[in-house]
Amino acid sequence: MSTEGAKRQPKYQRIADELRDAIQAGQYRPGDRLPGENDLMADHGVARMTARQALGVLQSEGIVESRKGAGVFVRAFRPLRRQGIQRLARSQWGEGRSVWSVDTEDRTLVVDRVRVTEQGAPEHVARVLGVEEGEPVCVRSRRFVLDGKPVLLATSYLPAGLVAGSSIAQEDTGPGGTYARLAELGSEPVHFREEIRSRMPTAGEAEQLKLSTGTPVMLICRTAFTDEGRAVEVNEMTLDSASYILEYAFDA
Amino acid sequence: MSTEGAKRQPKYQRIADELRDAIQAGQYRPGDRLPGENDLMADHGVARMTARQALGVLQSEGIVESRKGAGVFVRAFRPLRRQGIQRLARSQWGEGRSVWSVDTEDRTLVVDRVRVTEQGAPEHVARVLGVEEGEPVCVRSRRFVLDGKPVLLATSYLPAGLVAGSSIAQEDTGPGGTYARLAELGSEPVHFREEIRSRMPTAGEAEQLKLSTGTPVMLICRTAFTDEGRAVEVNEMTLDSASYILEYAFDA
DNA sequence: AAGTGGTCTAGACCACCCG
DNA sequence: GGGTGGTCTAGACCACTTC
Repeated sequence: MSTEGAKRQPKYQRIADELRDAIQAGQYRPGDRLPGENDLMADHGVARMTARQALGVLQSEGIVESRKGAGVFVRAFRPLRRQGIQRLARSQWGEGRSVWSVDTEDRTLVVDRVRVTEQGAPEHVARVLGVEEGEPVCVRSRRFVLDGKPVLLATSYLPAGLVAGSSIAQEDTGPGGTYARLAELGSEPVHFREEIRSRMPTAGEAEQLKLSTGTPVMLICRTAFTDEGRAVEVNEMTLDSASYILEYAFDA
Repeated sequence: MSTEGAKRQPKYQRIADELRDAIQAGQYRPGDRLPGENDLMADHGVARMTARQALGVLQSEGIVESRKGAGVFVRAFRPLRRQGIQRLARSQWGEGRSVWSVDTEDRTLVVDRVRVTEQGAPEHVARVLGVEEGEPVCVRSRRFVLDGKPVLLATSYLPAGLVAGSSIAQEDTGPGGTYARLAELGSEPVHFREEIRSRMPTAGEAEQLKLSTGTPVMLICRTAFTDEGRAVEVNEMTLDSASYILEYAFDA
């Protein structure tokens, strides 16, 4: 056999560690190609599956990305910054600018695949909106794309009775967006709650967001309340975690 | 786009889908054992590695957890709720209760492995605190454990000159914690910014938080400012995403 | 056409957990 | 002790990308 000393760790881990260190040390920069499976087999005298496993480790850590037929490449991290509180200040959406245009920071975030339907409220949405399960709600789904890469899926739910006949039920909600329309309907949202969690994406999410393996999603569920404390919208968002930093600024 | 045959999918994906559906349908409940590698080989007539790959898919999705020598089990999700804004209201830390006790919600969150040192400010911290890189800062590291399971790592940085001689440089900061001491020093934090991102854990993070594969971490970086807008603390937190939901409530 | 990663087989030995 | 997952080998064919 080979030398005994270094057997404390699995081979694939040692190979992965070596590559990770090289990346951290700057020997490979974002976008660079790493040694492929064949290179690792030759360099380390190891079987195919073992080299593969080593690359799999880095891939599932999200620091590396494989492209079929091309190679394995170092990933970059260049996120957007999403201002959780300022974005919802009245001054932002009262002035005809889209809520979302605040996001962009000079890159262009475009909306894509808008779909507006009416359907029965799912259980968890019904509970938050304070309606019966299955009661009709207006469902607005959109996807947002940045420089050709989808970064955000958003689905909002509003009581169907509340928005009937308004442009909220249309694809284009007009200047100021949904919240300006709600205000005109006498249900101005003034209080918000955002709940955030993170997990690995489902297959469907990974496909819609074109996520590479090893990239989690962040989930934001925002509930909008009127001044009477009535919930008028639930907005469920799914964010590519490699594309976003969330920011909340507030006073003690 | 007719889906003829549907055999375009790899075997391991079909097996993974089948198991996932069964879990979603409630055939396997949290804590239950799934069919193992040998079962899948027999049931589907595939090789070891293929059955393994199928289970690997579910594992990296975080919905399943393998225990060496025992089997593969369905994971549960029972998170804590962390109130991002109310937790920092003066009423919370002015009254002698720890900032963190607000988290617990009747389960017990205990602090563990406190370490307080003085060292040179890392670059990104120095930039935020507005000091020179390498200037001495007080570094407070803690780990928080819930029911025996570590859920949160926190490291905060404060200018060494500011906190010298106060109990902030001790392991026990006394009633009201760091922020109450800062207030006594004339640097009461009144404004906060929290930045949130998510990614897969490093090997070290996975070990310290005892994370099972397929679990991302959430990173919160909080900066605390005085009323003059001077940054007095940077707190970097690493959260087990399977243990936390973050909540921010605010007004338009 | 050559090279790459993606899938798959059929064996093997090990460390670990449980009854 | 028997079963489980963890690691590893040595082959194979395929789809895809790049030149």
